[in-house]
Amino acid sequence: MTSKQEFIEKLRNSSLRPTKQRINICEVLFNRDKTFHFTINDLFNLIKDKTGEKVSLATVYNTVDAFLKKGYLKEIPINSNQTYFDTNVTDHHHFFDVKEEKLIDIKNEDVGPIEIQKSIPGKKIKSVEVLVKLED
Amino acid sequence: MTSKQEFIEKLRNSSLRPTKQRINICEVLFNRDKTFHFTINDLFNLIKDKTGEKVSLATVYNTVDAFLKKGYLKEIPINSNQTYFDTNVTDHHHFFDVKEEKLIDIKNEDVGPIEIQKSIPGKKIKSVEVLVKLED
DNA sequence: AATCTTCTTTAGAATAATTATAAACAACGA
DNA sequence: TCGTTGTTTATAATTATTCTAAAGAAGATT
Repeated sequence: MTSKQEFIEKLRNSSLRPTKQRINICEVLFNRDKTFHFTINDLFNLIKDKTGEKVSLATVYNTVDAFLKKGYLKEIPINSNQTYFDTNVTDHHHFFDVKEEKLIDIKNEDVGPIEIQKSIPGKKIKSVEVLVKLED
Repeated sequence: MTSKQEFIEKLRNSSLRPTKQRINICEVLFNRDKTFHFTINDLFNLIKDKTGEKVSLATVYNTVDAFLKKGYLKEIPINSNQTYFDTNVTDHHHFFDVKEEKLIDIKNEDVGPIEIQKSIPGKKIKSVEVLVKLED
């Protein structure tokens, strides 16, 4: 069980005051067993459903952005009309079921080490992400 | 030198009549030595510059979509406000220079084989793409 | 607790990419 | 050439995201 204190800590770490709205957002994002893949719209709707309180879209966008910058959320590189996020911020990869528009985590171990045998002068590698598209 | 005949063939294969506008689009897309990474907006502007003729945005979108479906172009999975495409339709991967918003090809050999040790019942793998984000 | 300052929320407007529409036009086959 | 069908285009519509500014809430100070 994730406690309200942890949410408040996460918020403070992200330079955000712990408000009712933001705690509701945390409740939906972080009070879970499994990793959570979502779009802003998913999140927006789930907040209403789970907490019974409405949080404005702008607040949802702002809070997600702050968590992203702080590293409490990850953006998933994928081409879609909407941006997908992930509560799993460890190194890992994804299946994307194109037909059902659904993401599935792939553990790092299930992909094995990826050695990039090419480098760009003056640049260093920030992340390596594998996207595996699925079809029927 | 890529010939107009090849463009016409590509268009016919994509169930598109070879019109002046579409041939201009092909000229910009396929008359090149190296791979070409672009957004619709890039392409739209280059057509004006290179051919001196304007093609409407709608036509650019429609033609790119048809080539995508036919496999003459690839969409690059990346999170950006705009969608990126690639004229290199062979299996390969990408660097993305986050700061400069620029894509660089990585040959398949420079990444090595990627073995996905996980499978989803009823689904098969359509593609495996690696995105390497670069920072300074 | 009262007050002040600063941050936050919110609805709605603004922006930007993409898709849809429907009228004028061009390619193709007879 | 003519008729059919596909195409182009400007513009409107849609959708995700960002911006704005006014009202409200949190935190610090007394």
